[in-house]
Amino acid sequence: MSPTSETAQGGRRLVIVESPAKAKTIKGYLGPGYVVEASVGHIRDLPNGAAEVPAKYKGEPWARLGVNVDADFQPIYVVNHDKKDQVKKLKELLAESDELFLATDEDREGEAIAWHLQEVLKPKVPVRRMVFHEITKDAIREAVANPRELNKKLVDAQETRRILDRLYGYEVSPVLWKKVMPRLSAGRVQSVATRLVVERERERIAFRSAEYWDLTGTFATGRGGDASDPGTLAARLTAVDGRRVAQGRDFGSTGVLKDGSAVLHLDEANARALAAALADSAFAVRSVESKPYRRSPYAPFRTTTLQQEASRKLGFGAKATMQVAQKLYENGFITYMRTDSTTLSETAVQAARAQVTQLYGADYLPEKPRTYAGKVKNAQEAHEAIRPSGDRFRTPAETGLTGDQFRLYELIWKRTVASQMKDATGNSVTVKIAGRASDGRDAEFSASGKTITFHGFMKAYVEGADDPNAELDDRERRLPQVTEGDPLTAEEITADGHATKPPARYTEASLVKELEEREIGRPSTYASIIGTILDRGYVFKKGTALVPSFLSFAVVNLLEKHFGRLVDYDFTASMEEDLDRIARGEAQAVPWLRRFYFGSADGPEGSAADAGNGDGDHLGGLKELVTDLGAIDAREVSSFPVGDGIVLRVGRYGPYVERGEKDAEGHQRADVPEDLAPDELTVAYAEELLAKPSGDFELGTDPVSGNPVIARDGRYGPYVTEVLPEGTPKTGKNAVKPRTASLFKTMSLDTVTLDDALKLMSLPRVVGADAEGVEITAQNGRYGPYLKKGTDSRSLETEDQLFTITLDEALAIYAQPKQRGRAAAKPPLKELGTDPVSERPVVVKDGRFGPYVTDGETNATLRRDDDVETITPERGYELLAEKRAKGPAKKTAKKAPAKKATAKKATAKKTATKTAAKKTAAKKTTTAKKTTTAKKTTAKKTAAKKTATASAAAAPAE
DNA sequence: CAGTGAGCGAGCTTCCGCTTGACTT
Repeated sequence: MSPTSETAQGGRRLVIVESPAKAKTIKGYLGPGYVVEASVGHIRDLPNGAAEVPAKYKGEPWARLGVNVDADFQPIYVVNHDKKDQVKKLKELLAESDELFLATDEDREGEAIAWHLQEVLKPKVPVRRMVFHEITKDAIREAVANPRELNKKLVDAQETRRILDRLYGYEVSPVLWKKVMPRLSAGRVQSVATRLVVERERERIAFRSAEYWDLTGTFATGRGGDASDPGTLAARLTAVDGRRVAQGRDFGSTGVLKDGSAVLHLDEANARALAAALADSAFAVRSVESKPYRRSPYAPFRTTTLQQEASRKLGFGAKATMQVAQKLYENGFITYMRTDSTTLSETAVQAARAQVTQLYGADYLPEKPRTYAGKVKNAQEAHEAIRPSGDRFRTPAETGLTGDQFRLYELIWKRTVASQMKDATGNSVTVKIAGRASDGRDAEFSASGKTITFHGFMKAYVEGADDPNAELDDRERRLPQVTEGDPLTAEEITADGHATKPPARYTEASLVKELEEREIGRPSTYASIIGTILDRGYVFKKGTALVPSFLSFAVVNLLEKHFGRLVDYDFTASMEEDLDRIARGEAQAVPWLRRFYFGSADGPEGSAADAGNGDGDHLGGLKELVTDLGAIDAREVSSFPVGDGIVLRVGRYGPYVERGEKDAEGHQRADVPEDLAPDELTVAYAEELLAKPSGDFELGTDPVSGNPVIARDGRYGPYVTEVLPEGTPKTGKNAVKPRTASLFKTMSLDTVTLDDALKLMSLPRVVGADAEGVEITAQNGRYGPYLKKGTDSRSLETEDQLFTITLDEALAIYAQPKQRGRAAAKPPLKELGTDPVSERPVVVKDGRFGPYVTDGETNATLRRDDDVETITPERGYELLAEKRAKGPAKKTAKKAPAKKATAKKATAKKTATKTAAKKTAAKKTTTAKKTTTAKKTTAKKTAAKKTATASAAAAPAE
């Protein structure tokens, strides 16, 4: 009975899949009576931030997490903003349907999407879960005919994974904001990825190169060379008097031989002496060893292997590869590109085999189809391998594709066809050559060759290599035909020096490969993981290499020391095991999460639920780790000794080197370029940096004083200053302070001129005196340009006025009553009527932190979604009500960690007592200051920092 | 990381996975 005939009697059925492209294909297989639509991925998720949290949960202590950690980790789900329209559409379609088929992918995430669909759509018609692993007419029809029930346990496993990731990310990231730098992030995947890159760099830093020498001999057989017999062979010295000559692999990372007694380490002098002693020696073939060579084709592509090969052969980054593949998928050229499976469907195998016969002949076709066992440990196998679509593969020429799409399709096509071809076979030969040196020593040389007698799959496809010096699989090396005892003459014997090399840095492709091997991340996220660690400034690219920043050293250092378990390389693998147990019903989600978050007094280790470091019996939960931060010494975590008393520190404004204590005699400090690779920071380089503080823009010499004038970026933004001659007293009663002045907002460090600087430094300008003879000056300050008369100061409107304002104008300003601050001087942006609670007029004002509503008593900043133009009075009252509700709750909730004395002096008495002197008090003042000066638009900073703020982004274009 | 002057409101950052357009350059 075909589905079509069923529907003739039934009614309309709605089938929901994940991808629109898939929906289109399936529609054709199911025919009329079936409506196929896509969910377009997940439709619901935990709220992203405060703005997305539903009103009724706002104010709850756990609202920022989106998970009620106090009530069995109950998650709050909201429909994703960009999925609202799609959900509406699905609801409408469901209203006209008699049956619902949830046909999302058959893996953990797919099952969860199906469940969320059911929760959101609330179907009143029968619901079926249907699954299929290949998109063919038969497979789809069979899936429709054999639906199953939703697997709630699998959904539980997904939800647990989601909650763990949220708790990890949203609890640990703020630790980094406090201890290292704002806006940083930590997460189960990105932090381990970053750690891998950092560890590799540490190995490179610790690496000590070893020098070793050997000999290369060119030996002639005496026969003439031709294509099949080269006549000469190049062989390397492998042993002297039976003792093997040391090669690179014999040395450890410290430059010392791993086993000094077993091998002979030749230095230059030894090697040259031996070469000389062999100059007139007679040589003969000592042995010839021939072994059959066999190589099997590579498995069809999955996401990671496609990314690796596209990188090696086409030079694509992971992201570019996925974008091109997406296009190919959408246009029906290839199967789904986010997969961890190397399995080909039966039709695909047949298509590949047909093409092998057609293009290469039956000789190249193995008797039986090849199958590839899943090499990926945690593969969910919801999809096929990546291959050309259809039951007959189009050759690249037939596709009509061009450019990158053509090249990627060709790669996929070749790999798929090759995967169904015969092994390549041939011979590998090792020839050993011996000679006696004039000093009596026996020298043995060795050469190896490879001949391929049957190319098999190599006709179609050979994999690339990461190392440009590595030989490709199909590379042949022919040796002359020799047999044991054949005499040879040495045409040339040269001594060659070599040095061992540090381990190579990761590339995008090799990092992704490493992550996959460690079961970290998923096919849909590999490319974006790289994007995340690049965006955060944890790594940067140097060519194709991923170089960790000093920032990432600080972050990884902190995580390793205080959250060791969370950045353990086995954490995810362990989590996956636990999740599998939950999916099988052998474990429960809530106790597992409880152990992860709240910890447990004892219990077996090894579960990902153990967030603590696992030292001793006590396993602290994540909450405990992020609550008491007193043990985390921010300074220590971001300090790295360079040597010679120099320390590298990662500060809020980037890395710098420092020698000595601040304010002490001989203290030195200098910025480190943001793109300096950590393994290039030597003591000598640090000295160089300290000798000449970087970041200075030399503008010229003040013609009056003769002092050099420089521009630099300071704590409060860009400024100009003069360099006083050596020996000028800086302290004491004869101290001379250099003239300094902040740049105007319209200026920037890379464009400011000497004239600008001199003009700026001429401030304050005496405008004149008032009737009583009190002097009025014009100057630039923290809050912008202003006039000063004794202790009475008035703001000016423009910076230009500093130079242009006349005495009369100044007196006119002073004639007016003093404004109570800038904010009060400004009229409200909007009036919103009377607040129903306080019964006071509500207005919108513009403040230091942007627009806010106030009733004169309570103030509330407008949220991201609010707009001054469109805000309604009701919204204004709501914001105020929220603020009132929230205010007191915060004041009593937390205990006072009493971090530093600065917390007291920095804030007004009112806040100091009322907000319980939170540890953020000290920080708050610095961030506030930073905000006012965040408008710095130096070329250096804007170029280096990816996280450009709105104000930084407003830098004048060049 | 310079060192000037007043008055005064914080809120947000962040995770991993599943999917595409909708945006601008």
